[in-house]
Amino acid sequence: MKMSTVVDNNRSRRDRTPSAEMRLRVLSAAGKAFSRASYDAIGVREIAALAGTDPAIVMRLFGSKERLFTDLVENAFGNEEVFQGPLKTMGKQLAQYLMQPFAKAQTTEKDDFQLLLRSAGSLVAAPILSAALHRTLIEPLSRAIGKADGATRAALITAQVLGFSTLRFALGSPVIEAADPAAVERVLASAIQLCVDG
Amino acid sequence: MKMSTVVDNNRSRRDRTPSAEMRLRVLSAAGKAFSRASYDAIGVREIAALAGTDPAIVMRLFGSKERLFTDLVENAFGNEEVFQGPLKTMGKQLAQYLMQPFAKAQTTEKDDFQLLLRSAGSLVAAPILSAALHRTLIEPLSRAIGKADGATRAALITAQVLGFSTLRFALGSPVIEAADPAAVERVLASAIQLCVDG
DNA sequence: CTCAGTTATCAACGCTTGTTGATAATATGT
DNA sequence: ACATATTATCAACAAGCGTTGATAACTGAG
Repeated sequence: MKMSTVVDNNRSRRDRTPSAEMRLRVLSAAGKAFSRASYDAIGVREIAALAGTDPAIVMRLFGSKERLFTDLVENAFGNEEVFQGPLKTMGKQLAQYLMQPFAKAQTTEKDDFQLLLRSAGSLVAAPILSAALHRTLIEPLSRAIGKADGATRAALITAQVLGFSTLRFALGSPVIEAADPAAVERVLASAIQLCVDG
Repeated sequence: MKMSTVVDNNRSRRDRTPSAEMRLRVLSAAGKAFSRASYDAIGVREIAALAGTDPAIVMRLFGSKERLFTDLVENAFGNEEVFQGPLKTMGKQLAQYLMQPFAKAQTTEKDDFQLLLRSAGSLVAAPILSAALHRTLIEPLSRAIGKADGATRAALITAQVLGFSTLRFALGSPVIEAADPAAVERVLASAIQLCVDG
């Protein structure tokens, strides 16, 4: 099937991986890149270089930069395990997640929330992100909460996570970094929990 | 001093306003533009056209796009009157501000929070925004709260406003728009108020 | 071995970006 | 009225963008 035969011929010595594996490599590279800068600031060349391939390959695989971004985001926010836990402790769990060590959050391969906040201001990326966010996160969370105003609560919880992530990871707030982590976590947890059942 | 003498000569019939007035025109245009799209997506030509002038004028006046953005943001967040009121009703006041009619919020000349969230994901704009935000909003608010953890609380309040603005105005959340405004305002107000004195 | 069918490479396209220097137009001082 | 300083206009730069087509390299079947 894909027998990686590394033949050292006269000029082309790259590891020519077949399209299926390359697709994953490009998606991974794009996820990493878009988690660190906005849709408008990341170029196709940059993604291709990060995946160790050619810009044209990216175009062949996804058709356009916008469709690559769409494919990347399509199933992004569904599998964040912090939203799957019991509702009673969701505030605490999210607060812990948001106050994880700064360095760890910055070196992650791909962080869905950082991806979201980095491109939320882009006119091209915003509608794509909004659709995916509502379909894979807000609506399921809304059903989990169940109440009549479950959708509103789900949206407000998302807004809290989004706002805090932006302030901490995009704006690099010195106030957050200087503060007592336990104190931040406590206020944050109760503010979020209030949106779940307040 | 500036006697706007509109002379209709053979080719140049523009109203040549002196530099001081033009500076304000460009700053206003930039404020409007950056409130609707990210730093990376707005060009100097676009700002110049909105101000009814030449891109070169913008460069002469501010030196670079980055310095124009810095000058624009420098004293941005200080005069938001929603943060000046009494602490007891701050949650309610901010919730009302955030739930103002969608159309009104979108046609505003310059909205400081929209400007903030639109470019928070940009690598160039983020440090500039962060410095201005902390100096003109978070620190004064922290002093107003006064407690030992006032800075943390001020940051968390800002994060709430930022997150909700992003979800509503940048991502255009259909959930927020479909919800009962009074219900959203109520939960939002109490969640913010909890950060003030929780 | 040869032929077809994939897949990767490379150069280039047209366009936009931030920025600059030369030039034209105006206002000011004598 | 003339010289001078200040201001606006325009064309162009180099660099970067998303995107594409021609071409080379490799794989498998006959």
